[in-house]
Amino acid sequence: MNPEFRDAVYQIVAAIPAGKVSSYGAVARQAGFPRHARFVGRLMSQLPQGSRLPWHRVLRGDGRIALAGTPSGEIQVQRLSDEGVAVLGDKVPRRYFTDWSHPAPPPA
DNA sequence: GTGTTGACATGCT
DNA sequence: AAGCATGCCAACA
Repeated sequence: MNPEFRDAVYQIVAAIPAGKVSSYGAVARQAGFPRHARFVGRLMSQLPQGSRLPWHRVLRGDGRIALAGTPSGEIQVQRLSDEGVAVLGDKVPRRYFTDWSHPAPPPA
């Protein structure tokens, strides 16, 4: 896998704040590889168990948990819940997505 | 070199 | 809103 791509993805995923989520496609876009959503997933699948990367904050574009129903998916749901993210069934509401087009959100 | 395989996305019905 | 079809592109066999 292209190391440039890999490192960029790690950076971006690491930058997702707790309590928020992003999508594979969005991460790929931010990394500069717009058509590589699947490879973001591949990288996540290759992450070592002890990795501190918040891979659980990365969902499908429609807000569904990628590996819903599998052990990893359950862990992901649990960790998201711990961070205050509402997981309804196997989906997360769009309002939890990090808005990258809104870099400087004005304070309320 | 060819065909299959995905932690995905988008458009159409 | 939910399902189905197509596109994507590096890794593998």
